[in-house]
Amino acid sequence: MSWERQERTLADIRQLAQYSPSGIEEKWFGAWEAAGLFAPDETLAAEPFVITLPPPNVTGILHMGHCLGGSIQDTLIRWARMRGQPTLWVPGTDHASIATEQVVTKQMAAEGLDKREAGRDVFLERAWQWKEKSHSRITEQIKRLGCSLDWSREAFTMDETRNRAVTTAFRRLKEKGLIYRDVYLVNWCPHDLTAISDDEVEYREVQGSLWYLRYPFADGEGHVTVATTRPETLFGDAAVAVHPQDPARKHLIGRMVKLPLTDREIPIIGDHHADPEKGTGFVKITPAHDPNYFEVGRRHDLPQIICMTPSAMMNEKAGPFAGLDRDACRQATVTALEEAGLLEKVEKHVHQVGHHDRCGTVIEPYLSKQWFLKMESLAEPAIKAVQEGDIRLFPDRWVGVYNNWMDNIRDWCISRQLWWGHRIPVWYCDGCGAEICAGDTPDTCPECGGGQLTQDSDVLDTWFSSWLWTFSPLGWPDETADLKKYHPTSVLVTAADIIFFWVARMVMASYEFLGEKPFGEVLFTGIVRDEQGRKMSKSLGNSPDPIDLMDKFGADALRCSLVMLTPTGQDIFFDEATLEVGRNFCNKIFQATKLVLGSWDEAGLPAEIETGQGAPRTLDIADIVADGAWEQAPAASFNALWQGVFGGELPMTVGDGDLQLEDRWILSRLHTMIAGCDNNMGKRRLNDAAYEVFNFFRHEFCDWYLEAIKPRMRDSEQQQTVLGVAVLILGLNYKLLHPVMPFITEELWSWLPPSGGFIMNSSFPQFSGEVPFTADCRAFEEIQEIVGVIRNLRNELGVQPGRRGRALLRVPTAAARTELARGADLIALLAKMEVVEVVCGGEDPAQAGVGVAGTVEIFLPMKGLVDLEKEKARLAREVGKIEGWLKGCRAKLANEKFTANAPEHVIRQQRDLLAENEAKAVRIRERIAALDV
RNA sequence: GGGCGAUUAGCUCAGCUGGCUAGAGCGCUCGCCUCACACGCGAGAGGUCACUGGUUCGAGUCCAGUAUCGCCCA
Repeated sequence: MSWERQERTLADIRQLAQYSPSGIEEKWFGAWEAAGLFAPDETLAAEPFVITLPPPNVTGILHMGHCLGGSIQDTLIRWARMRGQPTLWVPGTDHASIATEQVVTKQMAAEGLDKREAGRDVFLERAWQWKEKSHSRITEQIKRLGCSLDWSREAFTMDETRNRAVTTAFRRLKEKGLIYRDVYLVNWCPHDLTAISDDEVEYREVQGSLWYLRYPFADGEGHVTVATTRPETLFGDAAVAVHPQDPARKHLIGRMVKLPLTDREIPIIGDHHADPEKGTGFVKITPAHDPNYFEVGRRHDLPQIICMTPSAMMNEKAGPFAGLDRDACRQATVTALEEAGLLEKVEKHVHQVGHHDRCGTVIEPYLSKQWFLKMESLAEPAIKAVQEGDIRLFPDRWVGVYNNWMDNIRDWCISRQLWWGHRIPVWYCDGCGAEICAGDTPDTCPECGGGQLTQDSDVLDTWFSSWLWTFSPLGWPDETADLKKYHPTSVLVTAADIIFFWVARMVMASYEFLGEKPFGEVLFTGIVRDEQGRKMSKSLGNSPDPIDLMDKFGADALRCSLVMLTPTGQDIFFDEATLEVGRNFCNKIFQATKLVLGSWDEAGLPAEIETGQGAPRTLDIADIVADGAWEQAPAASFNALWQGVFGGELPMTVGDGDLQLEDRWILSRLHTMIAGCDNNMGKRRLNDAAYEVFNFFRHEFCDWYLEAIKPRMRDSEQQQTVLGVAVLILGLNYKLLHPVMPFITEELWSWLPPSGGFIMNSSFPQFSGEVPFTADCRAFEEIQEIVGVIRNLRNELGVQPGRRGRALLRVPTAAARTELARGADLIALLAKMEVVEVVCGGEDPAQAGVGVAGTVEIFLPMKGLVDLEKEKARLAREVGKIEGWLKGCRAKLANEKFTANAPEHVIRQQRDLLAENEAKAVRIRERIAALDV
């Protein structure tokens, strides 16, 4: 570790004007790594908490989506680690077949090399080189975010173990008869010359045309008219269909028509696919070029006429148009038909057209031989797991989407006509044609003994390796110790757009190969969009570089803003300005620390305190301080909590009477906040959990508590107690914030005199007991309200900030006077008054600004400064507002049905509010009357 | 065509099991460089919770429908 604590003193912190993350983040990441904190602590008995990182494309770069997912996963992982669980987060990357192949092909083209001419071996060599080169870039970027991944277990979808996993999975499924090879109509990308899965097809609305074509009868006069969006596929037509019950047209079934521009004749058939209401009621049937017509063709045993080449050029079936590409052929066909008088009309037509989501090419449904995986039996346990709650989805609305897909599952086309990927482990015997599925290249054909074997040239869909991703990174198919200990994993965090590609298939794979679930829960994050709501993408160039953002704002700020501002599972509109929230919060935490530790130093308290064995790994405050103990023995409770948090002895003496109202209030609020934070973490509402701490720290601890204790921090009698409380609260807040903001909390933790060891593997505060000091809480809230009224009065009346003056508080009883008198100095301090006097009864001061807080009447005597008329108007407005509310409240309470049906506490609350506001209204009216005199 | 989601302050969004006199951040207005912080502090303005019905003592919250936007599936 490069950093040594002795090199600095507490006074140094006061030299720093602002928090600056540069240097600090690298320092701590290195220190954690050197201390081996990323690996699971196998000495812990608790249940392991495991995540496998959704593997980013090894040749890609970090984008905002990775940052969001990474921040959420690391938050969960660090939270679990601090709760004392052995924690494993396995990193890895994905080979991304098509994306990488496209990039490498382009790179080669730039050098004048053609992929096919160079050949498979040369291409693969280039691809591996490129993979090696870009691998470190993406992994370095992930580290920069502070993710606590165990890099010693890093996996790659195409490394030796993962390769074996894929081959094993394929062979097992093949042996079970679930993998088959068939000629089928697949989504074909004429640009990349490969089949792609349904999920990779992106439907876009396209302005096209509907052409009405005349097909003359073969045996006489007349014609039928078919409407089509793709006239060029005419050369693949095998029939014309009408609906078998179509009264106007069914009599034509069985007749033949002449296919224009060719010498072929095709039959009119009856099939329910033809809709009498749509188009002309006649449909041309192209079994080899459309999935629907493929089905029709199968039903009627029609020939499958392929009229295009794999790159979507017309072939010899197109006669004179052979050699044209499909678009040129469309124009040529239409022109030729028009000339022949066979084009009836053309209509504008908007329709959905499938495009390849990677390259944007229009998909050509294409008849080819592919490998398929039967999915129906795999889906069964996957459906059950989610239905029975073994796997929970957050937010749970995705359950419906998941079930819908599973219920209508279709076989998965797993072959791709690419080179970069896992080559299908099937060989064909050149001698006897036998098909051999094997783990390694077989020497001879088991059927005929022949030695000439050729491997299938296709590779597997990338998802065929990533669907094994919860267990393949743990060493499957070997029965490793990791696999036994860490599978099933705990959580999967991913964006919902790959629920079918990946999540659903992972569930199926895990049940199929391991007989158990892959993870206990799935947390769907939103998708990061730009200010205009567009998905961030490389082609749009609308994605900021996260590294630039981290340079500018710090990794903590990025993480904090993303986690805090991301509603669970909702898409987020990313705007750089939101990162300022995180950066500003970092600085706020730093500034508060600077104030407290600066005072600690001035008070002459020790800069370092022995922590002994260090703090325990769990920190449930309810176990440390029993319910009611705070009130009975505040000093002992405080000591116990200090030891629970820091592990060492309290370096000062705090007596039972030393905790003042504001101390008791902040401790009370602290308990409430800790309970809320941990509760929200458990519910996977990370944003709410982060907000709890954020609000507490900023608005209660900084705005009220630190302001309230400033004089006591300089008072030699009291400074030790308040600094003890402040440091304790800082320490607890760092712990609570550590999962979200690991670097700054580790840094500031190291500054705290009593902290030993890393915060990263310390304990996470939990609290489930009875919140202490609730009565003090109410008393302090009363003070807050009075301070608020005075501040408001000062502002409304335009009192100069420097002008302190006197405030008079009038209460109804002597008891209340005694009670409030104790808070007078605090009120004076916080409301910036010279003196605050509490009286019971007496005359209204002449010429004063007046206000009311509960039963307390507040006067700011301001000779000559108050405009009586304006003041009266202001009070009248205020009383008007209250009256309006009172009316509604009285009506509610007068309603017998309300009092009969509403729960007791609601009625009581309404009654209390009514009494309170009635009294307030009375007092304000009295003040108005007093001003009239 | 089927399904899902969204619609709350100028903007981005919270609001979980109905009890709310509807919140936050940013932006805006006013006042402050108050010995931690201008990446700050204090005070404000700003909303018929998309619309129409219904259930209920009570609806931003539940139900039905309508509209607009977005996503997914076919």
